Amino acid sequence: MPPTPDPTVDPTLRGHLRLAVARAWAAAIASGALPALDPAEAPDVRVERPANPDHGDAATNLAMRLAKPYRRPPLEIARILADGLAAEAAATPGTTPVGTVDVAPPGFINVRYADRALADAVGWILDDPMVWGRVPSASPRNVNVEFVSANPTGPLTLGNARGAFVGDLLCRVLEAGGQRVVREYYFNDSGTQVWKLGASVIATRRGEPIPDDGYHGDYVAELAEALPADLWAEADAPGADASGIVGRWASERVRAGIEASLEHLGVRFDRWTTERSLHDEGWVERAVERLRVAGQVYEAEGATWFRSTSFGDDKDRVIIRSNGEPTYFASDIGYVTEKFSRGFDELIYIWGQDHHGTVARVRNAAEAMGYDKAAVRMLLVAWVRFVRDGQEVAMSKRAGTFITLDELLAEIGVDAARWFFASRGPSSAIDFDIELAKKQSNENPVYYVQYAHARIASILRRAADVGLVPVGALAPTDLEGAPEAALVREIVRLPEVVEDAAAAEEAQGVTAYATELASTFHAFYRDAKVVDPADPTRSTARLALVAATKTTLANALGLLGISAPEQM
RNA sequence: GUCCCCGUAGCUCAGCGGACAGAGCAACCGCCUUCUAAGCGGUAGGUCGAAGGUUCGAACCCUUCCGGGGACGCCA
Repeated sequence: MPPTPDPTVDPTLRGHLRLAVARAWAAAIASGALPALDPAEAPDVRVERPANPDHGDAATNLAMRLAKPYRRPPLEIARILADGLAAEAAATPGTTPVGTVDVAPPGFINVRYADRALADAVGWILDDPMVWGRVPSASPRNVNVEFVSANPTGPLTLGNARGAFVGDLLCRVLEAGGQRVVREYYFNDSGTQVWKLGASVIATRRGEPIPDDGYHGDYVAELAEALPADLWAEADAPGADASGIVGRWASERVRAGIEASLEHLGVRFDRWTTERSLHDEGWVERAVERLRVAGQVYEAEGATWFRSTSFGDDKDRVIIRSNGEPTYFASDIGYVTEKFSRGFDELIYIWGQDHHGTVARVRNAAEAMGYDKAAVRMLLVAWVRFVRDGQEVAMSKRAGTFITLDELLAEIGVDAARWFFASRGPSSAIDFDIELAKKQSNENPVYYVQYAHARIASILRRAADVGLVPVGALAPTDLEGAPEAALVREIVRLPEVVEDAAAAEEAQGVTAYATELASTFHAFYRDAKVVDPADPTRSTARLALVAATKTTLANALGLLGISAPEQM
């Protein structure tokens, strides 16, 4: 007898159905209805949601995939498997989500979930709302996600900001999918650019023109203004590295500002790592040594090279320049060893599209150092083009022409901004018109979803006023009405959506789902009166369903870092 | 020249091997003595850049081409 489905093992009905299908298949083999199959030829069992609800709640294409190895018509195989599913559902109804089963050409097996299974799922939500939408992983990994990593030479721009949205979303989705995640920010606080920032601040302070290759934004003037007297005295002394001293001070101040901006967005990093520390702590040296031991390093033309060509690169790469200065690539490989030394199973980098050229070489170096290349992955984020009135606006931190993250958040708010980026794929190029975004922020679908949540909160308040309380558990018969049937099928999907999002490492599915759930709820609201003192039995059952919907909406929004207001 | 990403409804974008291609906005028509109209219902709108191929089945996979963006440093 199959075990009763356990939501702490797998909260998805889809997963339970997959097991049921596998059992039906095994049973068919055991009974001789179907022959055993060489495991190499055996397809995996897949369950998906039909686009057309008339086809049921879930479908499997297993019969079609078995047609070839079995050399039998898919419909025939489907019939056998469907009979098995139906037989189990009749014999032990509590162990399978299957309600009714149909077979449809060319060989789909369509399943409609049992009300009992749906009611149980609502029970899980009511019992433990906090974990609803979190999916345990069969193999939890320690994942390091490095993102943003903008050097602290100016405020975060919208260009950098996309990485912040994408990276944080990825982390949230991975966490919901059962992975352990560390958010990491990498930056350089002692390089040429920081020196130039210092020079720009000094020039402003002295009332001199800023060098052409310096930084020109308004924030430079603010820094010059805020420069502490004692630091300025130190820097202004004869023989002092004025730009270095002021630059380090300015960059730390800028970095703190970036941290505050990210905090405002709801992104908090677990760790900030400087490029300098990788050198100071010997990680770069050790990485180079590792490569040397592996025989992948050589000296030529006064420089030290990584034999990148042995890994398919079109040319070897310099690690230490002929002037003795390590390249940026040197820091990259040092960082890889440093990260792995902290016990991560996987390193994910969120990089701008423009870094794609460096992807292969860092991964190659990781492989050369003896790490699993597959555990080092870069997710490239497409550029955001900024347009105003249809014309592209060039953004330059040095020229001081940019829109900052703070400005965006001030204009359209965190929720609308998060939704905007969450609903778009990281690799899709975005044309962003700030004026349009401002105008459209009122029509942002996020409010549609939040409104559904607020509406439910209002219903629950109203119910409490008249003394109606949601029931603690639903009976299958509570779901027989058409509005209930539609709504429950939608709310029960959250863990599946999360599972898919975690697998795809993208959050768009969650925004699409939240919209659909909100839409289904709004229809429910139209068709089903919830608070009705004249019919307390039906009322309290509907209240439970609606409360479960509220939890589901809140958790979906929470996964996106978006608030779920009690009223609007 | 090599490599990467993108090309789906008027606009912004989902869908990325399944059963009639979706949403939001924009357009048009209707719905508030009723739990929040930031809502609901309906109409209209697409040869999924093009052509071949693989598959029982392709917007989705492969090839080529066209169009847009980006990368190819002893830059960071």
